[in-house]
Amino acid sequence: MSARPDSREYPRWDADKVYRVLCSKYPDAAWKQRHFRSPFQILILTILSAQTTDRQVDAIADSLFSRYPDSAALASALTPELEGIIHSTGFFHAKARHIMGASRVLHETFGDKVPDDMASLLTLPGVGRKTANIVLYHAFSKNEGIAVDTHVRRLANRIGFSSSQDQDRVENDLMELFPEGSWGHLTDVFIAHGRRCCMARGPLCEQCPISCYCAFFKKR
DNA sequence: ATCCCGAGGG
DNA sequence: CCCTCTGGAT
Repeated sequence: MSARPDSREYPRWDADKVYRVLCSKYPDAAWKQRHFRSPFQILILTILSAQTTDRQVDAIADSLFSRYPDSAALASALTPELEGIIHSTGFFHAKARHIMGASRVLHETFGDKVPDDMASLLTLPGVGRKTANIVLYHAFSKNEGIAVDTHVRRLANRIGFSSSQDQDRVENDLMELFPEGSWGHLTDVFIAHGRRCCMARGPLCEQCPISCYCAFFKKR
């Protein structure tokens, strides 16, 4: 079955303790967008956030949603105009296709309502497991999985929770290690740590509260 | 130069 | 597993 070593014989790290330590370090880790965005807006902004900073996406959010307030409007958008609005977030050709396609499916198949289950979300163009997990948790408070972005993957790789580069495998490795009800919040906490401490370059290992468990730290 | 709260395709 | 797609921030 699992190639994961038995934690009683190989106590390399204590997953539960790592999670608790990070929770106390980042009590405000929740992604702010969920506090005032609708499911539709969370979906679109999450698609747009691929390989971009959230600041760059926030910067164009108001002009995007005042021009296209719902999925019906976005489904019939003119590509050049839409691309002009989202241009600064990068990958704008693909992103315009994705959010228009997703809006069209929402309009024609889901009655202009964002579905709240994984299988339906994955039928939307531009929505993979990462985006679906973000929407499920932040728009519907559902813990169906862990959203694996570059921060979560890097953190999981470094500490030794997963050795895979594949998002789905990293997610499965993490889901085996952490209790089901924690997955949504765990995503936010891991991302917070990846951004503020366990950065790609120049990680702040000296002030990292879980470096004692970290395979990457021991090797440097 | 290198990375960013990725998806789709090979 | 790999690659490509893009602009902006650092």
